Amino acid sequence: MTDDLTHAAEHFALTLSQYGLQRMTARVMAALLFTQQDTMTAGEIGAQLGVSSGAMSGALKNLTELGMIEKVPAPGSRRDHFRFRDSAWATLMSKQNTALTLMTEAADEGIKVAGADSPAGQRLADMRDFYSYMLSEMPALIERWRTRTSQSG
Amino acid sequence: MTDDLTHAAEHFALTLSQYGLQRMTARVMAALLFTQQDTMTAGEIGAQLGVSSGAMSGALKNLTELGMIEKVPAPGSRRDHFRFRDSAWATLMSKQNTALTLMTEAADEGIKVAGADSPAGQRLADMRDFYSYMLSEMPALIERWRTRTSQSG
DNA sequence: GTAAACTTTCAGAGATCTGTGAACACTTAG
DNA sequence: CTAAGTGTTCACAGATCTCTGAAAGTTTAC
Repeated sequence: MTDDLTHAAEHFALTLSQYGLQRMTARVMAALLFTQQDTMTAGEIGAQLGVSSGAMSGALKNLTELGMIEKVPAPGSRRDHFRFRDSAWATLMSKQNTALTLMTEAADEGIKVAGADSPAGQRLADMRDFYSYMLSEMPALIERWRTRTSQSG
Repeated sequence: MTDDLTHAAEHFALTLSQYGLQRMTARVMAALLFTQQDTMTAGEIGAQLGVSSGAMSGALKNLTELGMIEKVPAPGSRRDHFRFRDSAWATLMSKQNTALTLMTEAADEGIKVAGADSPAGQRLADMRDFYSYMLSEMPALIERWRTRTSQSG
């Protein structure tokens, strides 16, 4: 049972790492996502994955900055306890808006240099139009999900 | 002038490669995006970037599979001519739906193993709900953009 | 204050990824 | 069919990334 879960977690981590996430970050995230406990300590995760404390520290810092996990105060324990955040996935998706902004800015930059009437300028205008459209729609889309779940939950 | 454009292209490629795209793929894409010509041959791109034909072949294959660029028949030329596709960005965004599907499936898989009522099962259900929401909304969002631009363009 | 229990940092070994260059495969002209 | 011009594949060298392990830093208990 626990073995199956651990296996599913490692499989999921492998998939994620093929989509750009660092391997260790993906594995730690999967461990916290698939655990039957509410929280896990760095030591517990490290033992389960068989990796060093240094690797844990980096991955946990990463995930915390991404807003996927959080440190939970644990009275009577000297260890840091980590937990998957409630809105982790919506937060992660929102972070991708940063990429949309970068794309829009890069296109604008290019148009300035190429000239709006040139072939490159036209091409870059298409790009800018698409990304500014996405940038205007995505936040509302995510907001609608947040509203929906806060009502029913 | 051309130098500025080339510089903007390389800068853009560097940014993209920090967001998970392979470096060479990003550079070739940027070259085709920022060029003032309608099409470029593999040789032209290779010369401009100072890279080998082998690297070109791989990157062009990559971009073609992604749906970002296309081969253009060029009568009287033995070389392949490549061009940025009109709907490249919308296509690219649509491809990310594959990732959404994978996430949804991984969550379902986990719920089966963990049990829907368990802590892990609850956590995974949150994940599945979010990604199936995104999966149901994204295609419509992109379709709306396609419709909008085909009307005005 | 000191000691014990953890966590963080970081240099370097090892693993992984990427581009080159040459050999091979294709395609077209004649 | 042959030859020339291109495109593709692939082994390997070099570049890059990642994890370990140990030292330094931090926090808590007393």
